[in-house]
Amino acid sequence: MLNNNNHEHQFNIDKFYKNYLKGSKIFSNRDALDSSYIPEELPHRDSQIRYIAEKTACALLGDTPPNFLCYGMTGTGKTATIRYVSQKLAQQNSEIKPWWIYINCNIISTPYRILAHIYNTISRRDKIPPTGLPKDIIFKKLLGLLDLKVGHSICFLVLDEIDILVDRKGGNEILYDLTRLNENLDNCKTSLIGISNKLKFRANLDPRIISSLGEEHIVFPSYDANELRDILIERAKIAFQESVLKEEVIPLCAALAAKEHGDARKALQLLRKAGELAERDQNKIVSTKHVKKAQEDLENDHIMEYIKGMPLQAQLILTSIYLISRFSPEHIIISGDIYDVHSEIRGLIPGVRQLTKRRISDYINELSLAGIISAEIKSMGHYGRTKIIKFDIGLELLEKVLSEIEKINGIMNHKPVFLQTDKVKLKNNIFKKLI
DNA sequence: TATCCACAGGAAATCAGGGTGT
DNA sequence: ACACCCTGATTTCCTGTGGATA
Repeated sequence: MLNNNNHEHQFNIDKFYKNYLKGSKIFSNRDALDSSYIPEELPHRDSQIRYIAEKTACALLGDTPPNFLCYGMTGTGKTATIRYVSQKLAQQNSEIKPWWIYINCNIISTPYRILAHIYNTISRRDKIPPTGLPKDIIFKKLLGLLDLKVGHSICFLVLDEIDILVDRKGGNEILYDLTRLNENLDNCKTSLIGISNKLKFRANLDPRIISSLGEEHIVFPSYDANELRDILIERAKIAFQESVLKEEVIPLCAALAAKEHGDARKALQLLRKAGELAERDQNKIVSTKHVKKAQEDLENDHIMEYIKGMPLQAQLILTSIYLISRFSPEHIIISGDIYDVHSEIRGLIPGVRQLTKRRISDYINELSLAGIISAEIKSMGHYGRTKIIKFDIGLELLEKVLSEIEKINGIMNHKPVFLQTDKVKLKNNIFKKLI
C-alpha cells in the first residue's frame, strides 16, 4: 500500500521506474514466500507425507486408492503436502499417470460448479457452461468423460475446505454422489481426498459419506515456533538476496505466528510483508522493526480487504453501527436500532432495498464472525431480548475503510434522525442502567 | 410468580438473474 | 418462444426465551 502523505514531494515516476528496473535489492524470488509455492522439501511433515504417499501409491499400479481426510488448522501445510506428494507421484516412472483435480470448495462452492469444474479440467474441448444444465445430465456426461479420457487411470479429487461444502445445502448430496462415482464407472477409478480445518466437521456429515470418506484420516498438527523457523529459513534462502535479513527477523516472525496457532501461512506473510516494507523504505536490511510494522499492517490490510469485499448491504449495516456508536445519546448499540438506522440510511442511496429484521440479524452475525464486531445477547426483561454490540476493530480504521467506499462516503456524517427521537433517548437511558 | 417484550435464529418458500436445449 | 435449470439473496413463517415489571 502506498502512503498518501501530502507533505511528500511529488512522486517522481521516472526515477521510480528506473529503480524498479534495477531489480530488487531485498528479494531475489518473492514467490517463494507465497503459500502456494511448493518447496523442494517440506520440513516437519514427514509422517504426513509418508501417510499420503502410502495411501496414494497404489494408483501407480492401477488400483483404487482409498478415500481419506486431512485435518488441521489453517497454515499447517495440508494443501502444500498434498500438492507436494502429487507432484512427486507424477514424476514416477509408471505407465499410469493419475489425474489430480483440485477443488477449493470455498471458491467452487456449489454442487453444479464442482461437477462442471471436474468436467472442464479434464475435457479440453467441449466445456460445460457455467450454468443452465440440470445436474444429473452433467453427472452422466462426467461419467462418460471419465471413462473415456481418464481411461484406465486414476482420478484424484481433492476437496479443499470440504467443511464449508458440507454446511451448505446440497453439500452432502454432491459428496455422496462423488463417493459413489466408482460404482458407475467401467474403466477409470476415482479417489476422494478431503481437506478440512475443522476437526469436528464430521458431525454434519451424512453417515453414508462417513463410511466411505471419513474412516481414514490424518491430522496435521500446528507448527511450533522452532518448526516455523525451519520453514522460514528454507524459504528465505530462495526468496531473499544474500544476507539482507537481520538475524532476529526469522525467529520473530516464527514466534509471532506460533502465537496464532502456528500458522505457517501467517509466518510467511509476515516475512514477505517485512521485506516489502524494508524495500519501500529503501532499506538494505530487513530488521525486526519491519516485522513489527508488518504485523500491524497485515492485520489492518485483512480487515480493510474484508470490509471492502463485503456486499453493499453488509457495508451499510456496518455503517449503521458506526453511526449509532457515534451519534446515539448513550453510545449503546442494539440490534433494533441497527434496523431502524439502516432503514433510514439505505433510502439515501439509490437502488438499495429495505431489509427485514431477520436478514439484518444474519448480517450482524456475519460481522461478528468475521471479528469486526462482537455481539452479546442480553435480556432486558420487559424491554425484550437484544444484542449488545461492540467494535472489535479500531474506530480510525473503520472510518478510513468506510470513507474509501464510494457509495458510503457521502453518508459518513449523516446524523440519523431516528436516533434523536424521544423514544430512543428514553430507551437508551433505561438500558444504560441495565447494562 | 405470571407476564410479556423485542428480539434470536431455524426451515422453507420466493424472487431475480444468469443460463440451457428444443 | 418456451419450459426448465442452478444460485444467491432475501422474505415469510415460525417457535423460543431471559428476566424486569406488575
